[in-house]
This record gives sequence, structure tokens and C-alpha cells, in this order.
Amino acid sequence: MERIENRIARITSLAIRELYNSGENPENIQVKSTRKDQKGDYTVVTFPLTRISRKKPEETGTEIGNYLKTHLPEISDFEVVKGFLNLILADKFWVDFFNGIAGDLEYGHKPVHFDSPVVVVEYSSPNTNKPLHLGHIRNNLLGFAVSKIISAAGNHVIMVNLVNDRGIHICKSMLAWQKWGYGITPESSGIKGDKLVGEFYIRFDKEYKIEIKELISKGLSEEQAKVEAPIMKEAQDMLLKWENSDPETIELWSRMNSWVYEGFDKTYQQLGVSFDKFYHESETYKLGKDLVTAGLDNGALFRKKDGSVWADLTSDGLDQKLLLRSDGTSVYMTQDLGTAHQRFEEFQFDRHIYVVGNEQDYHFKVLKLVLKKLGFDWADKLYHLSYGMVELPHGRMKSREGAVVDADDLILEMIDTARKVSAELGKLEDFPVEEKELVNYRIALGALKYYILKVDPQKTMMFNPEESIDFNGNTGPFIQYTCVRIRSVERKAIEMSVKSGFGLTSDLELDPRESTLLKRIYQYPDILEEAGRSLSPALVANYFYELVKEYNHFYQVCPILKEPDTEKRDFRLALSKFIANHIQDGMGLMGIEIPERM
RNA sequence: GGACCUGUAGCUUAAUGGAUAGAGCAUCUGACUACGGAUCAGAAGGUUGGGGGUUCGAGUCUCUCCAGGUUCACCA
Repeated sequence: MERIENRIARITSLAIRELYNSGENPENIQVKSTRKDQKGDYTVVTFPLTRISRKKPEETGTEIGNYLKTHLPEISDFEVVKGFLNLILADKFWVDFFNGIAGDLEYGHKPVHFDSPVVVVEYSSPNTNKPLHLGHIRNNLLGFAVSKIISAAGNHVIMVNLVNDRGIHICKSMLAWQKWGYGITPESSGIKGDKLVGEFYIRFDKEYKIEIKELISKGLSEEQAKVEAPIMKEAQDMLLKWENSDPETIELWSRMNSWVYEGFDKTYQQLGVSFDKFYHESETYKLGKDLVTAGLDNGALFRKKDGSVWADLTSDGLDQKLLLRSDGTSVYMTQDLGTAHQRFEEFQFDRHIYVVGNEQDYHFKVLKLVLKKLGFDWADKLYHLSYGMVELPHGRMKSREGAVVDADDLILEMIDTARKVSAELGKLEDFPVEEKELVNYRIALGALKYYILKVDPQKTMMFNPEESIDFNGNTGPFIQYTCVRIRSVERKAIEMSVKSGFGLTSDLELDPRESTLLKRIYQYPDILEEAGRSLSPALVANYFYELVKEYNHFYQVCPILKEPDTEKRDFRLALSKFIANHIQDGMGLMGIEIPERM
């Protein structure tokens, strides 16, 4: 069915033709939701139309308003304020709308067909030399939520993770473990695998710094010292051994990586994120060389005297970019060219989204340009979802120095806080231990996820571990609570054998709180579509916050089960039930679960 | 230095070029013996970093300056 905004625009266009004998495309007519502090549901902005009517805004608004009122039965009245024509819709419109959607558990979703667009979302993509931290949390939550949202918006989504499991960094951890590990394992120490490996990475850096200091005191420059430090040379030797498939090195490498994966799995599980497919750099790092060679042959790329291969991007306002070293080995960019190509062959995707921090803006700009240079038109389908860094009160996180908010620690802290608050409120006293823990977990993760996802992805966000997470106000638990309370009313209704009703109530007179809610709900499909288009879970978060606030206003003044008029009572119960389902579904898009009770 | 991003109440943040810039936290004042008070009603808090331009209309577009961040490796 045609959206009411479009209908208003279309009829307004007819009004202009009839009243002023002039044409104006419906697309050019601004119809928007009326501001909260004004009377009305939808507003036609008439400022721009005065140029056609050649009359004052007020007069133009009144004339068009009269026309709309007689030609659109849904419009019960209108009001003109300056250049704004505020239209009031009849209750019947909202009640009919509700009757059409009341039973829909996935309201607003577009179905995914076999020929729906295919979207690959790459996110998480960790290094295996250190555990996940707060920055990864934002990445993971964004990647997962965006995937769910575009899936609900009618796309076939494939979530992938490209694990960086090779390179000098993992060799550093391996070397430190050999030197100072004395055979320690996660099993022998009880330390989570990724944490254990991370500790050796930090240990390497510590020893490395000591060696640099010593060399500088012996008269070397800092740059020389960094290169000459024996421990760094050892690490580089190890990388060489790895590349030459030295059995002992490979064995240690796969052993330590397996520790890390076990650790990551636990963290992913706690965060509730998942992937359809994993890629490993150890298997992809040689990809892309063929593409570069081909580009060299057809003149898209060029070779310098020392044998290195470059792309010239100066005409695009960028620099020259190295693609193959003089010794013929490839760099990170080369591999990304290769994996993009591989994935296009594999999925024939319509869109490929990389969820990667904005510190790599340059990298992805170059990636697209080079692919285009190489003649791949599908480079336009690549999109870098560039999100802002997470900052702490004392500045940026530095993982080598251990100055990070660890993902697991943060989650534990959140659960701990949830426990304390629950205990203070005394809400869960009669719950079985298991349910109590589950509820605290869901509240904790709900708070964390909502807090991070409600911020526009592009923006740098501030995170104060002590103060940031609240359970009141614009928070996950606030939304969860509203839903849980409705569920409680539903249980009560069953006890009282009250049944929710819809479908027979077209003549119902609505309370303003009810029509406000219905108006909000009516907007949801547009919100979801926009969130999918702009890849912003924040839009979904904000929508549900507004909805929940409005529901709480309603709940405060409109009795549900105590309402004497049974038709009203049944309608309110049905509306509440719908909203609970709606919240549950929408929060699900952000990976937030609703407890049964809380 | 070049390129890109960000600047909104004390703090965390909203606002497809539209009306008096909207919330939450913190602060202050209130709510029937609760269909669940992790709620609700209210007060106070702003020159949207500064200045010019475009427009009937600018937090939003444009130019410039200021502040902060990221990036420009034969690292990933």
C-alpha cells in the first residue's frame, strides 16, 4: 500500500495544478512528520510553493489544506503555522494501520528472496598476537548489527572474518614464548589462550625496548638500534623460517594460534557475534601477485629500477603506492587486492562492506583506485564502513604497552555491575541462580551494546569505564525493562483471562498517547531502510528509544487491564503486546536480548 | 607539510536544508498504597569552536581561521 506521505505529496501536486494552474512533481514536495510540539501528524512545507502560488505562505497553506481535506479521506483536519501546513489524520487511519500489522513478529522487515542482493560484510578481523579490546568490541558490535540490519532490509548477507594469523607480530609472541615461556600452556596455567599469547607479545616489546636502550647507549642512533636489536633479528629469522615452512616453526605457530582461537571463540560467544566464513591470512597472503603482474603487463602499473612494482595514483591526488617489494614479496595491499578479487569470484557480490576503523581510510581509498586501474569495475561495489576510534579519558589505547580496556575484563565488569544493581533493587531475589545469572548477563550486554551502537559509527566516541555505563535513561536496560514490563502485563492478562483484540475496532477513539505510538511505529520501515542504506545501527537505537519513551508515557496515563471499556482494554493490550514483540525484534538486530523478567 | 575525519548544555550525545537546537547523566522539586518505581511529571542548563558566503530558511551546504585526531612505510 502506498505510504501516506507519498499520497499527501501526490494529492498536493494535484492541488497545485488545480489551484495555481502549474506543475510540481510530487518528489519536490516536502512532506515530513510533524514536530512533537505542534498539533498534527504530517506537515507539508509550503515555503517553496509560494513561488508558484504567488501568495503568502499562510494563504497557500490554507488553500492546499482545504483541497487535501476534501480529497483525502484520511485527513480529518489541518492547521497552518507560517509556511507549515500541519495535517491531522483521522483515528481510523491509525487503527486500520494497526490492524494490518498487529500480528507481525518481524514488522518492517523486507523478505530475502533468492535473487536479493548479495552483501559480504567483513568485520572483526583480529590479529592473533593479542587479545580483543574495546576497539574490537565496537568493530564486532557494529559488524554484527549492520549485518542484521541490512539482512532485515532485504539483502542476502554473508558475514566473514579475515584473521591476521601470520607476520612478524605473531613471531614476536612465539619467540618470547620460546625464550621465557618454559613450556607454559593455557592448560598448565589456566590462563585464557589469547591472553597468554598476548602476554608474550608484551614481553617481547619490553625486552626489545631494553635492547634498543642498550644499543643507543653504545652510540647507535635510535633507527639503527631498532634494526640492530638482536631480538628483532631473531624474530625476522623466525618469520623467514615460517615462510620457508620450517616444520618446527610451523608447529609452534599453529599451536599458539590454536590457543588464541580458543580464546577468541569465548569472547565472540560472550559478545554474541558470529561469522559465516573465516579466512586466514596465512592462506591468502600470497594472493594478488598475479593481478599485479597482469597490471604490469598492460601498463596499469610500473616497475622501478630496483625491481619494485608501484601504482601511480598522483593523478587522483594521492601518492605512489608500493605493491611488490624489490625482492618480489607482496605487501598488505597486494593481499587485499587478491582477497577482494577472490571474494568477487566466489560470491559475485552486489556489495562488499569492510568494517574497519577510520585509521585505514587511506588504505581503502587506494584499494579501490588500484582495482579500478587494474580494470575491475566491481571495485565500486566495495565500501569501507569507517568507524571512529574509541577513546578513553586518559587518551588513546596503546596495545603494545598494555594500556587497553580488555574485552573480557570489560564484559565481566559489566556483569558485576548488573549483579550489584539487581541486588540493590532486590528484583531477582526469588529467581533461581541460573536465571539470575542469565538475566544479569543480558542486562550487562544490553547496556554495553546499546551504549556503543547508539553513537553514529563515524564519530570518535568517548568511553569512561567508571561513568559511562548507566542503567537508567537512554540505555539498553531502560528499553529491556519496558519490554519486560509489558510481558508482565501479558502474564497478568492471561491470569485474568483477558484477550487482546484487534480487527474489530475501526471506530475506536484513540487517546493522543496511542496515536503518537502508532505514528512512531508507522515510521519504522523507513527508519530500517535508512539504517540499512547508511549502515547506521544508531538510527535503529534512537528509534526504539523514542518509541519506548512514548510507550512509558502511555503506560503512565492509560490503564490497560484496569480500563473499564473492554474494547479499549483489548486494543491497548494488543498494542502493548505488539510493541513488546517489536522491541524484541528490533533489539535483536543490535544483538541485544530481552530477559523474561528483570 | 599534503590528504581525510571530528568540534553541539558541566559530561555522554540527537537533529533527509525547515518551526522555539531534542534527549540522557549529574543537580534541584514532585508522583494514587505499582496492570512491575530499572518508571513518570517538572525546574535549571546552549552565541551548535570563531568569522564570512549561498538560501525565503543553515548545527546541516560553501570558504576561511582555530582546536583535536588519523594518515601519508619495501609495517599490517
